[in-house]
Amino acid sequence: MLDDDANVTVRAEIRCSTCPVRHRAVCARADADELALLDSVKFYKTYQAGQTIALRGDPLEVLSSVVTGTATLSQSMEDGRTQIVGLLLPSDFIGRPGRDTVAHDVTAVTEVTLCCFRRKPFEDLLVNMPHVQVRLLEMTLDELDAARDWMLLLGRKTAREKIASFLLLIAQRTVSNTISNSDLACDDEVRISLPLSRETMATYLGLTIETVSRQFTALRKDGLITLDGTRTVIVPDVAALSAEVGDGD
Amino acid sequence: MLDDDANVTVRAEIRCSTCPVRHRAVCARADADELALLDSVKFYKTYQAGQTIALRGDPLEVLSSVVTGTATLSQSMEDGRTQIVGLLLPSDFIGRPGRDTVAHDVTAVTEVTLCCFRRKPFEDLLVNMPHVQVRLLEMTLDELDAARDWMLLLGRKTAREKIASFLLLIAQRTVSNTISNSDLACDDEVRISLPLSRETMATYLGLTIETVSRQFTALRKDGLITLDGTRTVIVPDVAALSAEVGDGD
DNA sequence: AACCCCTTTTGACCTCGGTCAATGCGACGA
DNA sequence: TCGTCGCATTGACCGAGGTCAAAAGGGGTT
Repeated sequence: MLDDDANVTVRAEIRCSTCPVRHRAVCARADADELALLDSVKFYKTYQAGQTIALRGDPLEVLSSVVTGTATLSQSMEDGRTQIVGLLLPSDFIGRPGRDTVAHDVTAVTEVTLCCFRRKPFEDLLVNMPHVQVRLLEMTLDELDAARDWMLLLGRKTAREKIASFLLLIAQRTVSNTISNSDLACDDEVRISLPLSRETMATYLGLTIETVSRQFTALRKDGLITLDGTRTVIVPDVAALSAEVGDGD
Repeated sequence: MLDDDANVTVRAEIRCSTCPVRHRAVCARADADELALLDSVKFYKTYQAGQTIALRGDPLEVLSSVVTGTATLSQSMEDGRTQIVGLLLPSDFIGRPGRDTVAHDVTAVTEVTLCCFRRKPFEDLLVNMPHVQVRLLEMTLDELDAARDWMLLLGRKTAREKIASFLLLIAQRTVSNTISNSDLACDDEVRISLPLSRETMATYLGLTIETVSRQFTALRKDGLITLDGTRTVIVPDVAALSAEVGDGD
């Protein structure tokens, strides 16, 4: 895991105390001692948009947290059909203690900075970091719930419902990453800047790029969204868009 | 969680030492002390086919392992569209320590016997059962991988590929539940007895019952499977069926 | 054996989203 | 200012799988 390409930047200068994901990542509940342990062994890596971070089956040598940027977890078939099975946004964890190979392909979709730990040392430290251990289980359970919610989307939702769900998901995650008191309840318009291209969205939603594009157009014509360029979506009425999702999640 | 219906049987007579899932469930790696703790607080419940075991949003009071039978985890939309997001076969764990509500609907599809623990006492005991704790994380990670594999199936596979994948999944899980040295490599024919109706399969695969039925017919006409009644599938050539799956999982 | 109930299968038809191809639209370098 | 390159949009067409409806199996029970 984590290629040592020439164009992968390795840095180590950031202090945990000023880390943007300090209170949401795997270290969220770490106490001073635990944080000191982590701080002493961590190092940073930065990947450019489009770079492969790890491939399914690779030896899993490094675990990490996303600090900035967006990456994807994906699964492919022999003939090239691909499904994104997880979006990795800031604070998400990559890799699993106790596994020795990478389970899914990991790709940077924007520039991504990771806070990394070598797996073996991290696993050894883990027994002395109960708060990290608990947080890891909690995050894994959250991921499992998210994966299962996505299964409903992939198996049963229409293209329009998929797009609406996706926009609200990104809106929700963006809000909770900026304001700590999160709730997408504001009545006025919401600006969403999409971290994904149409193509990547399609791969995430189990659609084709053309269908994604057509649904964006349809939502725009129906007045549910406005586009500012191709990567910024303005939602004038969140409740109206939510009504397109089909469920109460 | 776990209704106290009149027709839910509660029993407590089985010893862990003779339990059919002793070496695969959450207790798989429990030592003698840990097992004694579990043994002293556990109790059994049996549900009839079709009964609801728990509903999304219910207070989560009981955690359990499936001992015998098959249950489903499912997620529904307002208009009734439903997706099964997890199959619960013997040894699978239901519920999560640290959560206080049920995340998905749980339904018995055959008669199901559960080995149950009240949540609070179980959580308290958990700190004294490191092997159980580790096993729980491991099982959760396995579930997450399985969920993500299923996302590829739901998002990208054709109906035929879905059916083939499902048959092989059941075959694999059946084998690993009977023989410990599991590998579906036997050249001769394999008999699969399906725990699910066509309808339930459809709900699991993101299809309709008609499509499931048609694909069974198609696979039969192509000589890839033989049916013995409606619930038993004979696979004369596992490799040939595997070729229909579309990937190397 | 006749009836009922429920699941499964089959048929006819339609629609949503995929496919293939052309066109549009910035951003960037010459 | 003009190409060009990559992404996005739009159009025309098609087909896998959904929908609706009817027929065909099984078990049970009387």
